[in-house]
Amino acid sequence: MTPARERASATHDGDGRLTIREIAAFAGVSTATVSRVINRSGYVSQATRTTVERVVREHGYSANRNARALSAGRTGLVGVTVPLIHPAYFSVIVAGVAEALYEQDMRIVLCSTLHEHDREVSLLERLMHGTTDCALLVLPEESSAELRTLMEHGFRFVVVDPRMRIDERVPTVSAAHSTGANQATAHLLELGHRRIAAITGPAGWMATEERLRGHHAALATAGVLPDPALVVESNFEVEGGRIAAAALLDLAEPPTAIFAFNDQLAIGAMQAALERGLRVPEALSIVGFDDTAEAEIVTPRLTTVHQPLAEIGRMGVSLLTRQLENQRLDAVHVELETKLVVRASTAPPPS
Amino acid sequence: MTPARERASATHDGDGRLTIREIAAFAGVSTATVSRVINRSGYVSQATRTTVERVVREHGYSANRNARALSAGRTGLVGVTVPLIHPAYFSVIVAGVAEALYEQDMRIVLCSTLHEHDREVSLLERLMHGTTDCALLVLPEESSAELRTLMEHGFRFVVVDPRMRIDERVPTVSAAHSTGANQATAHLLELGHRRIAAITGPAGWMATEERLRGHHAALATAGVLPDPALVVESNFEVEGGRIAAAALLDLAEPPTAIFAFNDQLAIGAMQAALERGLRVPEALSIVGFDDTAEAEIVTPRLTTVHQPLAEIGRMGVSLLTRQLENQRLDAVHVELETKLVVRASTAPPPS
DNA sequence: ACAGGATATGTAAACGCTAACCTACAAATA
DNA sequence: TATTTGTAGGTTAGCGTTTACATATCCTGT
Repeated sequence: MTPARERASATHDGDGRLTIREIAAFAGVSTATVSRVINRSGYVSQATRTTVERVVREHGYSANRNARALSAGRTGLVGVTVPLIHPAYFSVIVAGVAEALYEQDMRIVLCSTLHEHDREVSLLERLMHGTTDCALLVLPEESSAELRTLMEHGFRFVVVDPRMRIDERVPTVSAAHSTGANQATAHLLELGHRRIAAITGPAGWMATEERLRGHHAALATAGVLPDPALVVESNFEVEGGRIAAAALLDLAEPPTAIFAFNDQLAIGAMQAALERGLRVPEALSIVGFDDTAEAEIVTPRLTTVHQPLAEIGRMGVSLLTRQLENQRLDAVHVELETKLVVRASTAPPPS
Repeated sequence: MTPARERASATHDGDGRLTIREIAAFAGVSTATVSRVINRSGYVSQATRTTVERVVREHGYSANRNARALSAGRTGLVGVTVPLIHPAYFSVIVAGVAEALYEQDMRIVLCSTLHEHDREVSLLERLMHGTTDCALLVLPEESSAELRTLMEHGFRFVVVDPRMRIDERVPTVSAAHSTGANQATAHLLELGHRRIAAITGPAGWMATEERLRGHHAALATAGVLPDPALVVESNFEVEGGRIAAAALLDLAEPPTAIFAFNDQLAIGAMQAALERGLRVPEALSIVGFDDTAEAEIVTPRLTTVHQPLAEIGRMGVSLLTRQLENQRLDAVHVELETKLVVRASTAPPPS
């Protein structure tokens, strides 16, 4: 695929890569001019530019990223940390990020933290130490104080889906948790449900608190008194959802609907219902959150709140590049719209 | 334009990063010695090593990767290309790769090719041009000839799950497609099925051909004549599976079991059965392949052939590092074992 | 006719590190 | 004793770019 690259001239190359000097020689200009052409900086006459561009194209030259990084202090690499890679939630965000970065001709250096705080911190240290220009932290483990320290060191980064409430000055992207939750609960209320349980994520997480807020707001609007027994904390995993739902269904006065704070939990809840011979949605309505691919393939198909995950990733990149351009970007906090997707797991309560 | 680079005095800084020279000064040795210590190369006395290591630790120093890359010609970065990031199949492999690379203190530069051949080629060109030391290609788009060209240019890479049969000299990792398929079909035969359909992937793909081979071998062993009408080609996607299964079920003499060549197809087949009011597994048995997370959450839970995807990723890294160490590694072709996981989507045929 | 800005290009000094090459010495060997 | 060998550690030349600075030319307005 590489264009024919036989070297007629004296310059031999061990590895087969042309340098800017060779390109300059071929084009009959200095290396500075070549650099100016490929970086579109400074003054270059149209004629020279054309010549150089032709030579570059003919030889399939592209600058050595490391040399550029060393010299100019930018690498074209963006560090991305995620707790885990394979859950659909994260992989879709990463896909969005990768897509957006590709368009900017940047590359993504991916690291999974496995939810380990120390690992994330050391990772970030290293990433920022020359490997990458900036970073995108998905659901970061760091405390607000740690992030502030990083900022003060001049590290540029954006947080996607902050776990906790963090320093105002850190740009963030997240979904409209509260509104989304409100939509979900409102949907159940509209169907006529009054005993609506919630299976939440870990306490203290923004996603949990905000969704809870939306949930309660919807109940309040409908004049339904919230029952503390109907709110169970869990861990955003299938098994957690199963256990939480089991507990809820064994209540003396069980709920007729469950709002699970993500799809995994919702799927767990469906399993719990199945185990008890309760049909969904006839005997129990279930709503999830996220709208990952799983929501489409379970039976019945899951009603859930759609988060534009890929778009969230792309938006993160957008904030990042804006931050790199305008040295001082006022901290931006973007909240992306969610949308209720009604499928087959919700129905009016049994009469 | 330039990063803050006002290094007035030898001490603290704007940009925060210490150089090897400063560390050398602190430790009272030359930069070469520091380099020898951190790279564990050449002779260094125990005393000196200890001192340097202490200084390094105290200042949290780590070498600028770009400078190292430029000077030593290695980057510690590995390019990884996948067709898409978010399908569970790929993201699990990537997770395995990331994990293994992390242990080697290398980083992963992730690129999705979106199944576009040109994109993959140009990507690879660039990656190999200094950004990364080597690459791991998952289900690559390239032809055998293109890969050979890359090899001849001295690029080091490993192919994970080759799409087509490729040059012998390229190291590859894949699952034991044929054996796995054999297990799946044998399982159905044991249950008593005789009309067993197969929904395959695209013709020409190794995964398709090999699985087909295993499938036919199992049929032959059981003395069942293969019926060409029962083999339908598809595309490894849910919708493709639905359509293919629909066609099969509308046959005059429909199958009593379907072996879908991946879980997505199997899920599509389950949907087709559901649409026709056929109960799985009572009226129709379905077996998948891959054992991605989806297999666990559909109803009924899917019997499928487990591929050790994360392990496949890790093995890819292992081959890669071995290749980097021994300059000339004989082409290795690793085939990882698959395992039939029997769940709830298979049963004896209706009598 | 000329100062001075706009344009165009070259020269060479970093960037931070590695590794080839050197020096120096002590222990082992002839 | 003379010579080799193994250790220890310093010096310094790149690695391939970018970019500050220097230089040269061409306009334009006075």
